[in-house]
Amino acid sequence: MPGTKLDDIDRKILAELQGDGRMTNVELARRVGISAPPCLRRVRALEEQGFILGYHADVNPRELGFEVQVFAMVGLQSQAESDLSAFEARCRDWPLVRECHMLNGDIDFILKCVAPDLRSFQTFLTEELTAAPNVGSVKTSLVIRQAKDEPGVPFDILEARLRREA
Amino acid sequence: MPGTKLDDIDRKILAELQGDGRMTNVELARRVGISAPPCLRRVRALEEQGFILGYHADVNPRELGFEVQVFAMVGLQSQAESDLSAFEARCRDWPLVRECHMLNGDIDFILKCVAPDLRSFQTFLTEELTAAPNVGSVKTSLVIRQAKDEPGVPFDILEARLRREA
DNA sequence: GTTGAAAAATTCAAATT
DNA sequence: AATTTGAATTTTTCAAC
Repeated sequence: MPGTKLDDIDRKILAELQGDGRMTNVELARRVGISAPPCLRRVRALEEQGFILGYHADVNPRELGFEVQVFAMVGLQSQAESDLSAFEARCRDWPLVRECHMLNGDIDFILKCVAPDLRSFQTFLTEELTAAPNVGSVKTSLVIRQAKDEPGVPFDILEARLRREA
Repeated sequence: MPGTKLDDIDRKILAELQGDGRMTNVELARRVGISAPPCLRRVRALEEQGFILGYHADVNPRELGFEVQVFAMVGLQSQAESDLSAFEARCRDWPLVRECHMLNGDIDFILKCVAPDLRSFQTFLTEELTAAPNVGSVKTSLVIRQAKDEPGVPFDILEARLRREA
């Protein structure tokens, strides 16, 4: 089940749906060059096999009143697995934390956060994040502007690699 | 046009589509409690007004052969606007760089990168990123694991704020 | 925002290669 | 084994209300 290999059409489907996740199945079928029924079956299979994890509308945080985006670099006091897991569970419970990645190197975690304004982020920072058990150091950096925000993976790189192998 | 305010139904639509961007309009209408035609009109309006920026399938990088995710913290030598823009333009051209955020504080940029393996990332790091004009310092951290990866914004926070204001 | 109707898309079962 | 065809169901989308 996990080792199921994808063919050219499957990869094209993934690339198209990564680019426009709300495209109709007939339009998708047209673009990948097959008829609608097998195209739909492939999409369902890609979902079931875990190649497609979900579909999401990309909303505009600023327009919705989330003016502030922050990256927080967090160091823990204990890196025992149970303590790492406990911190991750806390992150999942904090709505302002949208992403939590465990890293190697100096910092243990990087958190991508959003907040309505600086004041509410500061409240979260001092009363929740810094105050949480086992949290050693927290360094935060405000996002000034976003130069690039592409979803997922670069399919052109994937295709180039496959051509090289062939 | 930009100051158009959203009502409860609009926010519910955004929350639902953030959660499942491929939901049919009929199902969406049912969930937000109106009939399909006005629901579709609202979705189109939300798209045109920039509240919805796009729809994307969330693909599984590992399954697709992108085993490595890296955060790169980049410092530039010159922070003149033309130099910042030039670096951002380079990031947009690098397929492995999926996100590029300009930050305040010690680091100038944080880059989220994906790569098929460590070797190809190292090649990118040494031959492209570090070698690029005006790049002063680059610190990279591998993602060990992802504890949370939620798209967009926390709509429950938004609703709580609106209730407080009312 | 609702209702009603036409056009289009989804989805399944069989036939085809 | 996978794709196409054809057909029934559902959804989309546009009117007019």
